[in-house]
Amino acid sequence: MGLFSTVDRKSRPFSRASHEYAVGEPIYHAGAEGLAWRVSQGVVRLDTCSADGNRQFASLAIAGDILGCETLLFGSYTFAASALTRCTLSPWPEGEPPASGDSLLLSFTQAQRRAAELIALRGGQALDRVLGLARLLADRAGCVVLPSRQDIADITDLRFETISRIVKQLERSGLLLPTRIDGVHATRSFRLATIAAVDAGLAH
Amino acid sequence: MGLFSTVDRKSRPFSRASHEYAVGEPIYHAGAEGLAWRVSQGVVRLDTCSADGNRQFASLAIAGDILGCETLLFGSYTFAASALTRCTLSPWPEGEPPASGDSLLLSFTQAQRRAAELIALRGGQALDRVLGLARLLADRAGCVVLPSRQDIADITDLRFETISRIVKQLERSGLLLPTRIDGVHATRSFRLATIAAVDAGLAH
DNA sequence: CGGCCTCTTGAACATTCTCAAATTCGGTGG
DNA sequence: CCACCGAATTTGAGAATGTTCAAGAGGCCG
Repeated sequence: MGLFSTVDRKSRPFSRASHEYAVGEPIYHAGAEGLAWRVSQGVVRLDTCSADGNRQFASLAIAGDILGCETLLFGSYTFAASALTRCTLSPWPEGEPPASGDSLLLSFTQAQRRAAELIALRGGQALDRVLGLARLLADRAGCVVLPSRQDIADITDLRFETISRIVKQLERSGLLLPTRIDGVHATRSFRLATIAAVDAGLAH
Repeated sequence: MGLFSTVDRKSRPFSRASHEYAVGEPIYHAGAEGLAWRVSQGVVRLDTCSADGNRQFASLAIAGDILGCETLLFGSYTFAASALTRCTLSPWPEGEPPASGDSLLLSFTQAQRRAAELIALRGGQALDRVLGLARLLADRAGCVVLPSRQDIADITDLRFETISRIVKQLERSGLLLPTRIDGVHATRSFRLATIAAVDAGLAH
């Protein structure tokens, strides 16, 4: 599923420098040892790994979210992490021991809100789920690099064929404008139109 | 939707004693001020409240989980909380300021796992979702007090009619054994049979 | 250019939803 | 104790949404 760079990854999770991961690249496995991280850019997918090796989507971490902080308590990761888009992680907590528990508390409340958003992405009509995910991943300008159709399907609990149909439908309706972004797959980079812009387009 | 006791609830959230809530009773509203709590017994439902007053299921807190800890940072609750079953809450953190951030970190990782479980409850076949929720809520002996059909529907993103059909189907297949528990609705208290027990019953 | 993977599209099918109507449950008041 | 009421639950039949299986198109890399 993933692209592997030729760099030796094994030494990576123990360095204090920030790291970059390519699309689809595994970041760590469940049960492995390593640091906790903060997502600086991009989107990370977390999976629960059952005994028989099956992976099931568990959570999403986007810029600002904390990743794998359970290692600070248990010494190993609970979930498996992989890069849904190109992303960079930096070790957490930053610098010396945090002045207070407030930093942790802030991350906690942030994670709670993120979890509620993910719950919402698995409810309602298929179109709303995909649109919801696109909005969640869009930057302030509305630019989005979507994960693969299969990854979107795993997140929203739909099939990749359904995702494909709906992304195309959003394109045709003008809500998703195909926008070539740097070296990203043409089928995955978009700009989100505002509802107002779409209505104006239809009125024309 | 809820049953209200005659006790004045307004003074409650500011007392340091633990509190009990009846089925369906509101615990706090989004934006209100109050303490953080730990769930001692029962199940609490959290909802996001949109501007137009619509409530949408956001999360679940069961025995051991922390509730409303965002008040420690922001001074008010992010979500609305209500009791899905009879439940008791005790103020958190317990006693004096915690010795270390480890207590908070533990709650954090626990919340992460809970969130992953909730995500799983919104994927796959309807029957598996309902069964998954029943297993999540069951005690060690397999005794479960289910929330209302409508609440189960909100949690699993199904319709209450579907939930009703599936609970009946689980009853008929012998996976859910109607078991009268104290004063609980007869349609909501069950004992979960093990797969082995069900197979033995069918073989008979 | 060829191979491989992802994405797209179609048609039949399955599951779940919707709407409507009974029925049961629990509590209330006589 | 019994009749009654409102809320929750059950059940049915048809409709809608999403799935499945299959085939083809497109893009990326060596």
